[in-house]
Amino acid sequence: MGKTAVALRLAERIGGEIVSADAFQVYRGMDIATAKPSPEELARVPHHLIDILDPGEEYSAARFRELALPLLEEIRDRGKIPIVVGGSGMYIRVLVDGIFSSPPADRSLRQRLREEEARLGPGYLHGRLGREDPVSAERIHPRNLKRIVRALEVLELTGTPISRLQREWGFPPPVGSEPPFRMIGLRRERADLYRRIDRRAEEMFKRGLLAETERLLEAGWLEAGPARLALGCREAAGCLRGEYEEEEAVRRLSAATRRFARRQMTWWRAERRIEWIDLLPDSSPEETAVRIVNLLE
RNA sequence: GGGGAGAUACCGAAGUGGCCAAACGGGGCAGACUGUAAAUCUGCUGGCUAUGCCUUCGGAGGUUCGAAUCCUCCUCUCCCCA
Repeated sequence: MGKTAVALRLAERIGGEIVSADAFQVYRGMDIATAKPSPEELARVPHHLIDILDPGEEYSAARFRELALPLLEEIRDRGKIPIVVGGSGMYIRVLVDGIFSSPPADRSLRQRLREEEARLGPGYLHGRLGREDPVSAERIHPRNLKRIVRALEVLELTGTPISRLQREWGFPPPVGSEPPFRMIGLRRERADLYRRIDRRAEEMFKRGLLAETERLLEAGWLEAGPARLALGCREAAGCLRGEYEEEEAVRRLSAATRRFARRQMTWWRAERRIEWIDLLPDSSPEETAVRIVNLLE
């Protein structure tokens, strides 16, 4: 979409600092795969929550909120305007609307639950959830193991059904009060967007995605860590393992990125608080930034 | 020139007389989303005046109550021999 460049111009114009709401730009050593701002860009305006973790460390929407909230305050105290930039719908939503407090992921518990499912047959865990937290079971599709496991995990760890915790938090929050923020969305025509995605996938490999991934691989970050899930890393890793050629990896990356972009659009379409800016193929980051400034006035 | 294999929906690929508008995968479209979210999951995907009808399985004929499936010819692709 071109968020990075636009955010940079916007920050320069209104005296802002950029807070990345990205689940993967937090990791060091994943520059190409996550399309991080370049060193020059990073130097032009203060950026936050980029390169703060090693690719094996846990990060999550809730953790993002914990880190971002105080940052936003600091930036305001400095007389600057925080500009939160990201594609992750859930991260933004959790930042803006909050999240019920609950224990973080418990790997071994999750693994145990998954083993039970494997042993006792598909549908077992959902059935159990149906008995212990019917409200959640109703909401979570029987095949969505990941979310079933999380619901059971919270239940075991807290003794309270996740659905109750969620309700008590009251998410989304009551309407009425004017939110202390504006939500701006950038939008492009599908064909334009897909062209850019295709080009970007190619670019990533040209810039050395394979070498970058190789380093992650050697450091052991791709075994089980979060980095393994990053677009670009996945495809590059498959290529390094010899599963397919680079050309195929580019194709896969494009397709995966298009799918990802669509999921994002689905998410944001439902977000009523967004003010949309439609971009043309030749819209420059400068003029887009100006349009946002005008919108904000 | 001779021999063999094949042509299926957007792509790949099953199907080899009725249960086939055609499995499955990819792609595409739409949706869900409360601590891995660049994740995970769901639905749809020939057309229509739609509990039915119409057009589709390289093309044209034919056999049959009935064909993507059998026969004939044609076109194209691939492989082997010359």
